[in-house]
Amino acid sequence: MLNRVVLVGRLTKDPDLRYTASGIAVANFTVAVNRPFSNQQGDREADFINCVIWRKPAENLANYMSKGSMVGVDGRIQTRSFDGQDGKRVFMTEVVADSVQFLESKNSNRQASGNGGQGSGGYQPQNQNQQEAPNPNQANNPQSGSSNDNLEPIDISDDDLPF
Amino acid sequence: MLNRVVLVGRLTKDPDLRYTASGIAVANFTVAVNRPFSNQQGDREADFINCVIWRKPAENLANYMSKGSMVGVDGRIQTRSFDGQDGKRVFMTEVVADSVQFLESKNSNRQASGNGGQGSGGYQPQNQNQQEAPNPNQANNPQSGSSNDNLEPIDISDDDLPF
Amino acid sequence: MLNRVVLVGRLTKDPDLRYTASGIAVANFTVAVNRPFSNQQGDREADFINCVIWRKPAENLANYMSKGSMVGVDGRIQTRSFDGQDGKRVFMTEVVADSVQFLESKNSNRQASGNGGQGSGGYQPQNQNQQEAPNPNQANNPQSGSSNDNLEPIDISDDDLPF
Amino acid sequence: MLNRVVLVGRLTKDPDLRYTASGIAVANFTVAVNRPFSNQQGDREADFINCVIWRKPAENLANYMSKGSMVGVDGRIQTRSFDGQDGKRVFMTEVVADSVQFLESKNSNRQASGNGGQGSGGYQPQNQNQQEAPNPNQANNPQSGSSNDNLEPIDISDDDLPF
DNA sequence: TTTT
DNA sequence: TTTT
Repeated sequence: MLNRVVLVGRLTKDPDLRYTASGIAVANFTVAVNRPFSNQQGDREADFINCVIWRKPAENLANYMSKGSMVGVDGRIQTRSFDGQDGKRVFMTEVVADSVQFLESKNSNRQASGNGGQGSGGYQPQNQNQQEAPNPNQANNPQSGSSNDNLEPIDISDDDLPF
Repeated sequence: MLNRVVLVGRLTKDPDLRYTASGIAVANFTVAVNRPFSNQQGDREADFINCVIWRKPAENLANYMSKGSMVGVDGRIQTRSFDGQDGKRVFMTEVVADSVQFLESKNSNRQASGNGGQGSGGYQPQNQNQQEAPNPNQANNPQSGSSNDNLEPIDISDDDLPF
Repeated sequence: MLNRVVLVGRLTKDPDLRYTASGIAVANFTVAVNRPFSNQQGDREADFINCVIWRKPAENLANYMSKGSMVGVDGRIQTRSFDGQDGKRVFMTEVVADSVQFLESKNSNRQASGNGGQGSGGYQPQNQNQQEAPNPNQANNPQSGSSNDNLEPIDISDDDLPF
Repeated sequence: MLNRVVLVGRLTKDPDLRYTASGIAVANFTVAVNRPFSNQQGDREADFINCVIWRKPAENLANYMSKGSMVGVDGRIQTRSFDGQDGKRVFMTEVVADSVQFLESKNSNRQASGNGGQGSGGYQPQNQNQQEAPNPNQANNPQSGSSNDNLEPIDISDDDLPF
């Protein structure tokens, strides 16, 4: 038995971060992955894949990524069913992410403004903003994106960030 | 953009082979993949993942595999939506398989009957039964399983079998 | 950054289980994966992929699988280099397995002997032999294979088996 | 039998494009993938994974990506051996890529210079530079990178680009 | 109900 | 022989 999924695509909207009654963070998000071929009408379609991630990486996702962000997802397919509001059984399929990789912030290139001397080849770890530890009880931090505009990809696996 | 899925699990029922109006074969099947952990009640759950495969491999799947067969699937996640019979939009997620690998026939071990001298180490290609070319217009060949009882796995990628 | 590998193939020899100075189990093994196509001479080649697995799953692998066993591997590619015995730097690439799935014992079908009434459709968990807890200080248990002849696959992920 | 690899990482140097005697393009490249954890010394290591890609995508890779570019790779592991110059057999493992996805050009952000009105939300297909059809007999086009600075990722699967 |  |  083996169940492995890898995706690279863009968030269709900001991640939806919530907490269970017992205080565990869980974020739902949808990744749009453009198909590598065109349909008969000649245009490119996309698949919109529902994903969920738990605990620390869920908070990191909500704090650092937003609608349009390009992400890499490593996880597995999960199916479950529940009773819909109309009394009918609803079946759903989603990807449970083990880790999400930040490949490009929504606004990279857009906000870049002549920072000439910067690309001097030196490598600057981009974790200074990890100082301002995100409040786990606060859902989405709207201005967080602006503090790391894809200078370096961030891996938000569970053990990765120091908060 | 990247979208890759690999599954190993068992068919929950016989593959459902059909043909489009233009004569293209398409098979739908569901793979049950046991989760590698137990839930709070201490029992193992499974994910039931809908899959679809096209053309030659679809026919091969229907001819060689059946309910309970263990398969490997290599493909991608696809989402689509259509109008349900109750007028509501139905969203569905399925795996489009590029190839399906036959890992174990439903009845392996069950039908095996003391073929003692056989395991002599020699490797015998198990494709002799590909001679009896399956009829593509015939859906499921119930006794097909008995002609290849998992002595060697069969790969049913598109270019693989000579029919 | 993403690095994911999934393999299904056969062990080319018995797993090589060792222990580090600090007592951590590590098993090396090679998986032969037949290519899904033929070369110009018309014959099927295989890739021989070196793998390594650590801790409990390493012991499980050594205890339950042997030359010829079909396995599923989920892991990542790792490269490293060291000084060869001739003083030259040796570069090597191997797969570090997170989990290995037992898909078929070496001798399934071979040893099966008329257990006619068995295939009654019922699902019997095949973990009774996990009682006889393998001795971690003992490397390869040659007769272990005979106690589980692929009636059901065994997943040997870390948290999976109760020993 | 299943053999699937997915990588996201950076090119350690410009792709090395060559042509076989029969005129088939083949590019070799190495992808550095940072490990998602630190070693005992507390620093992050990387795996340097040798890859090869054939035909059109090989030319696209050489024309659009260079040292430092972030790429996504979908492929399989291949092993082969040959006689080294010292007469000893050399074994090598590499990833044969089916497709490579351009996730970030080497110089994105660096060269971005206040193009204020541009990020106006409109989607501009970034294939205008595909007009200047690359010469297949010319290896690396050093200034090609500057014509597509990661405004949009480019997929360089075989059937993807119109040249 | 979708991203770019 | 390595990227950022």
